[in-house]
Amino acid sequence: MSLSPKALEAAHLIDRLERLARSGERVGDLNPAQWEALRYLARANRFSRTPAALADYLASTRGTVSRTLASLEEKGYVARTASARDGRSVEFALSPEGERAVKHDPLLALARDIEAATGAMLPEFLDSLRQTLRRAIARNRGRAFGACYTCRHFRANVRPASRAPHHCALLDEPLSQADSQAICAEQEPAGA
Amino acid sequence: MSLSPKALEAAHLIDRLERLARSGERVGDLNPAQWEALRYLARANRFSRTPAALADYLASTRGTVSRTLASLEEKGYVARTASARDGRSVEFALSPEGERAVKHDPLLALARDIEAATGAMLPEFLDSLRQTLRRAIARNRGRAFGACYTCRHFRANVRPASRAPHHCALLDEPLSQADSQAICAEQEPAGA
DNA sequence: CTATTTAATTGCTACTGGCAATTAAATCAT
DNA sequence: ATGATTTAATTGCCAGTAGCAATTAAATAG
Repeated sequence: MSLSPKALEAAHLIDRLERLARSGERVGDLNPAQWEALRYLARANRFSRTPAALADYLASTRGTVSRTLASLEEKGYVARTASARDGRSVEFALSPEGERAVKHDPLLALARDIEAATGAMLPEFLDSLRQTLRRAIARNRGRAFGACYTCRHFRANVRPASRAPHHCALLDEPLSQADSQAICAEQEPAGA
Repeated sequence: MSLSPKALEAAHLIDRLERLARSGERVGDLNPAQWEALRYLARANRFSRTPAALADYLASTRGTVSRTLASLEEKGYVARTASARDGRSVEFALSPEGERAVKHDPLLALARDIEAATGAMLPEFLDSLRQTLRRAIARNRGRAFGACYTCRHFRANVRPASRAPHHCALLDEPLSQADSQAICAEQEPAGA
């Protein structure tokens, strides 16, 4: 065993930072769960904006997520469309109002604190967080939800000079530059 | 403005790490809020184990915290005593069962992930978190809840060779070595 | 082409968290 | 001193949430 006290303190600090951020999330008409869903939809590619993927991402249940999304839809932050690929599935996208809301995400305040506090250490700090999350996800047998272009199914520049130059070998779908930067429910780290 | 994308990603990762940790907190018969309260009581000194201090720490309300503590009490994890210093106030302490529970705190899994992921970078990682939290707290006008010995009211070794060698200049109370390591609701960073 | 799996939703229920009102004790002001 | 104000804690009330199980519908497997 022998756990370092510093590691334990770091865990406590993360817990507390998140709680502070959360307390700032009651400002608008969205609750923390709704903010997290909105954030996810803003960053996820078009294959990943489904209730099932969101439930995985949030380590929650589909029933709960279904209600969270219904609430966001009712408030006008997201719009629902039936999936073209799968008749059982629905896809969500941010409405203009949703786009506007994420620009005022309370989490931005935490990001600014991080930037100011870490200064030149930011890259190392970020890397430590990434490595930690990787382990935490592996421990929970969860999915990574990493950026598309870091995936082992990503094929770069298969169609140069096209609007969608990249390609996903798993879904067999063309990918735009924006797609490749978004997070994906199917992402599996390259070289793993 | 111009917020670094890395800072934003770091904020997202913290959010996600905490959520993963939280999902592990449904194992026993305690919910996340109850875990946080138990954790706090395990680390707070005897001046700080009150509902009001806990409400400040959690950035929550006294009504909510009152119920959380009642629930912990009912389940046998904490014991309540009337305050000797203030007739309106009550103090909580972990029961033996509570002590046993914190030894299996789900947050320990996150701490182990942090330790394994950061390796030699742990001190720098911890420092970045501390600095970030300091700013986040200042922004929220909250209290620091730092370790007693880092406080400007802390007087070290006023009574050497005593069981309580240190002293708090604010509360005018003797402090044991264990007291000085605990977190305190009144803590104000030295040299601030 | 039937059986199974998967996606999503919804009824139900227990619980949570916030607000406001209440009680009681401490502190403040004259 | 004593009346007014502040502070600590609790509780009734209520809206909202999360989890579970059941249901519907579509996709996939045998």
